[in-house]
Amino acid sequence: MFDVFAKECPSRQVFAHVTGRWGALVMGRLSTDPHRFSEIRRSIEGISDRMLAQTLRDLVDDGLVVRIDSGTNPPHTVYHLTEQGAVVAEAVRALVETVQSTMPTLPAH
Amino acid sequence: MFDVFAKECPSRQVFAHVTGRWGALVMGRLSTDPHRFSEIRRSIEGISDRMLAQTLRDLVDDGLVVRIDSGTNPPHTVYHLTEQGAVVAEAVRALVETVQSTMPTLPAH
DNA sequence: CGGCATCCGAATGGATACTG
DNA sequence: CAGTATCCATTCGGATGCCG
Repeated sequence: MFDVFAKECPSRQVFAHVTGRWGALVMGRLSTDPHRFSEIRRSIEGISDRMLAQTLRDLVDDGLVVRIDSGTNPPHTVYHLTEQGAVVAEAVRALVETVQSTMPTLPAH
Repeated sequence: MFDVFAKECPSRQVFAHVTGRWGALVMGRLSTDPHRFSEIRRSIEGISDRMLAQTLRDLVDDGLVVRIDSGTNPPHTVYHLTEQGAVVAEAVRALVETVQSTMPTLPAH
């Protein structure tokens, strides 16, 4: 079956996108609600246009996120999770909360 | 409180290590059992000595992993999770399984 | 507003050789 | 065995400018 520890397994790429530097944060953000490009950009401190666009494209290609472009001018594009994306995002959100709640007991940085 | 979406929050660094390209796989591997350096290296296809050493050092510094060096020759070093690391690793393991079980319903790559 | 194209420095990361 | 050191290629990713 699928094994993220295997180099050529397709799940490895999806896992890499989901756990990537920005992927996890984007999934975590979308886990609660659909959001516009600029909303996501503002809510994730430090991400650039370029990286957000690239990250979203990867997730759309993976089938975890849907891009809805109204086609109007000015543009109005909304991103939301697919059914499968919602399941994955829920696991990401759990990880986010676990890390955050574990922080107080970790040695200071 | 701690917020992984905030740029300067310490939790952001820990989250980055845990969700990094190799960090997530290392945590996932250690989630079941303690392992030696070479065992981890073999079990994660594609990782190099250099990246494994660096990844483990980050996780040790974060307080999620403990390094036990027997000091003998030949060396015998075992890595295992701290109490907090076990909690985080469990969330990582859940994410790994979620991604793997979701794969069959995703568009092919 | 939501991108894409280009440039370019910084960081990532593999290969190899070496050590206790 | 468990790393470290060095070198080098690839990728990351910010800045800027442009477009509909």
